[in-house]
Amino acid sequence: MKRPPEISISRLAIYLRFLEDYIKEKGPQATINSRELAHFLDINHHQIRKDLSYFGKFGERGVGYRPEELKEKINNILGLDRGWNLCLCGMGNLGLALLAYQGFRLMRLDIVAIFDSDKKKIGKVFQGAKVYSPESIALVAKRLNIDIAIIAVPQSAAQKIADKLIHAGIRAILNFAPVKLNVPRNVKLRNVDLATELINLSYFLSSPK
Amino acid sequence: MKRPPEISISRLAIYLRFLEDYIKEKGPQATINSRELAHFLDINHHQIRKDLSYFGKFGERGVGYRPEELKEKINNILGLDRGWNLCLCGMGNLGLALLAYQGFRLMRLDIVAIFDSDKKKIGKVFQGAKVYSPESIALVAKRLNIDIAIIAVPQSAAQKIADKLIHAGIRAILNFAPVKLNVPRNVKLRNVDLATELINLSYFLSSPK
DNA sequence: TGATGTGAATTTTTTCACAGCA
DNA sequence: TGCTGTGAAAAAATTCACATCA
Repeated sequence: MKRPPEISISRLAIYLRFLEDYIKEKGPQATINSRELAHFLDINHHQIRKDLSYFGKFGERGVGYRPEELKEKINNILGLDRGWNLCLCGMGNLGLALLAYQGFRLMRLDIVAIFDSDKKKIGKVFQGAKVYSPESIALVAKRLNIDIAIIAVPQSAAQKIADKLIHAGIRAILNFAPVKLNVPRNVKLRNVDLATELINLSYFLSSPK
Repeated sequence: MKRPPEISISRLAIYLRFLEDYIKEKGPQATINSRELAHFLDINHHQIRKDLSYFGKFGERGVGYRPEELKEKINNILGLDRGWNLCLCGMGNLGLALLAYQGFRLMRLDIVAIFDSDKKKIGKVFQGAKVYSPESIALVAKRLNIDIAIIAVPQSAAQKIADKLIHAGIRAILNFAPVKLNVPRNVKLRNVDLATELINLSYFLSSPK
């Protein structure tokens, strides 16, 4: 069994979300097969089975998958059965949007601390998370067992914050700042780049069909 | 010359951003070659040349690229030399964050209208964009020549808004709602899924190294 | 029979190697 | 000589075809 490509992981997350909705609608008894799942998600059905096959056997031949069981299995594969502690760096509008998004809580992704350099915000509590000065990242990260950091600060501050996070021992970072961050090999960095997404659309609209 | 893969377009956007910073720092005279560019961006240098080669010849053998010229060319390829009119659907915190992000303006991506069903917001103006009722999408989209729509509404409202946008003739959509939208083939849809990104990190942290 | 799971085939993307030009 | 641009090779991802099993 080969190592799954990273994009398979993203698709597992998609399957998981679908299964949750599906169970809510149809109950946990109904079975679902890869063709139906593929149809709903507009994905090739071979791909779904291939993605799952990297991790084991979850279906029943001639029948399909039991959604509740498959959901649990994917949850486990993705590491969502245990919870993770997150910190949010930068509490502007984007930070507020992330804090407000309840979907994270459901997956046991808890924002437990906020770092912001604005003195007026430090000490306040938003959605159950207290705001600390960026200087205290190392201290707070250790005390609160922070696993994952979200960078939502302006571009000019992003690398400095990243360095602090890495120094504090955080090994997974989601970066929203539009800049290429330098991180060591053992730190996992994912970037969400809103401008790049829009530029893709711009290209689509202007390129000849 | 073959069709470029979609991911090349995303990388062009990255090159563009880097060139802008580079020109600011070094001035438009200094040349840059693919190896340096690759080094800064942590990308293979063959890939950079290959990405560019899909669109033509932009460098000088033995020398490299003139950043100002390359920037203009990429701008043109990506369709950013003409501007685009955007609308924002849903004005919560995420919407506010998008409105506040000045990077879009620099690329001539202008949010010219906002659609929100909250009656208290309708009629108000944020960052130069007026808030309209979702019912008036068709009308406003035509009047303001809207090219691209951003969906930042709750999951439950996303498909309905998408249908309205498509009906209004909009052919490019950036979707932030955590749901798979159904759109016709001729509409370009890109999704930004924050939960999926975090789940990738969760997988990384929990998978054996 | 019907749907999974998977090795093989195909397609796509990345990387390489070098011809070609300043 | 030095670096681009590109066909070819290699690697990776997707799709296919089918053996397998309930």
